[in-house]
Amino acid sequence: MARDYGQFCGLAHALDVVGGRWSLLIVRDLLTGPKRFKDLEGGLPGIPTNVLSARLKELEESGVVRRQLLPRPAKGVGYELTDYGRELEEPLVKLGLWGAKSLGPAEEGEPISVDGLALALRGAFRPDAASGLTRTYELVLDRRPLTISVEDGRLSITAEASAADASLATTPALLVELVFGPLRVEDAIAAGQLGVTGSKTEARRFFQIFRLSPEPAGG
Amino acid sequence: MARDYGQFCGLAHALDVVGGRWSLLIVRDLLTGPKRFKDLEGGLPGIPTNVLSARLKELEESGVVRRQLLPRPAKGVGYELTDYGRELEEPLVKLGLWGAKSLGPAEEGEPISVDGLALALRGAFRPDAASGLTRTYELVLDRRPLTISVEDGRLSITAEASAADASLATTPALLVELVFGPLRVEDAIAAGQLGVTGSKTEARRFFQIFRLSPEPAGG
DNA sequence: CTGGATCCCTCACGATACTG
DNA sequence: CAGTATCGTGAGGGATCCAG
Repeated sequence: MARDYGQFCGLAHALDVVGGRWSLLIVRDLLTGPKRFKDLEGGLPGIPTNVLSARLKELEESGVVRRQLLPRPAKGVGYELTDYGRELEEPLVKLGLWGAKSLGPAEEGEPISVDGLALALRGAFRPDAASGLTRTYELVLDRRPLTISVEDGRLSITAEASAADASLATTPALLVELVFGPLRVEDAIAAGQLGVTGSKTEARRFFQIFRLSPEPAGG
Repeated sequence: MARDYGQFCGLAHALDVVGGRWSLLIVRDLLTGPKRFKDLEGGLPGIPTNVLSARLKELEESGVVRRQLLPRPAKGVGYELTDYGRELEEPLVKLGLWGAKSLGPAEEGEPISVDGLALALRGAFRPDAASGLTRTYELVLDRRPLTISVEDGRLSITAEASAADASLATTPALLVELVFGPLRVEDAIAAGQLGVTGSKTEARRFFQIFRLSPEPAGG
């Protein structure tokens, strides 16, 4: 998307920067922390490598993404958001919530993005239910760990393993049902679809903190 | 943008719906009320008519835009946002604020979108400065009127003339300076760049209500 | 094996002319 | 006024190839 809109407007300029195809999904995936080229490619089924490469270059030039050599023991190249890039979190959460309202059930074989779920969790986060609370949860989705830290109403989600107050293991599809659908924690545990390490009370609390609020009006 | 991202994610689906080129700018322009094909074309310099036509059709099919015959005396076709489309306001305001942070000064000859300014005003709105206040302002930018209603912390902006508590007439460029830049109301009035009908006190209050807040952290 | 670059093909988009 | 028709271009899709 080399061609820009050529009008003086914050939104138009935002779209000049991150309006290109795949750009915002790249940012979405980087919101959970630095990633390699290959990780990004894996999280964006269908993206051509040349497009991913071009997007990363554009985003780097516009100060959204920073390219860096990974420290030991990883070794290689990593991409991470700049502070400015991280400020896209709020717009993306809002836009994701908007899109989720007209998002039907997952189709057969349609991949469920783990980073998309991380974004959705940010949208489903209820600061009031978490106020005064400090907890770290580990959420393992298809072997991919997310560390979810809640600190008195503030939230951070990163794609890494960690020692946590409770660890929940399930599939993306099940998590969708638990957070956005009618499935109850007890039933999922009983059915062996949700593995809990740590107290079941903490597991229950997790799904109180992360639950889609009812709409203020319609939806 | 017929091809969709093919992954289960609210954000990805939002981009499937409104991620096509020009789509979000069309929505932006419709946030100030129904518009005709020609009005949209005028507010989006450079958009090909076939693309505008195609986008409107897509947006209509996905329930974002509604096409309707205009009532007398206008006669013709009009486009307006559905309730679902109007829910894009918050994401767009956030995204516009993000883009505005890296938006330099307007270039020579670069058109300043009036609907973009309306979006920016929503972003610059300070509910705390407007709490308990009920006012209607008319803002005339290059002969194009905006009606800005503040009702105890709630805001609505439409592209229409109205009887207001105060009427401000200036240019888009000057408004940018007044709301986002250092230009002071008195100086603009004194220089004859800002025409005020009604009390100057109300004019001053307007620019207290609409002013870009300092960043919470960095920026 | 990671981290891309290169190639070709297609189609979405841009520009313009034209019609109901 | 409100679009449709036509046509050229270049960004994006897909596969392969290359360097460290």
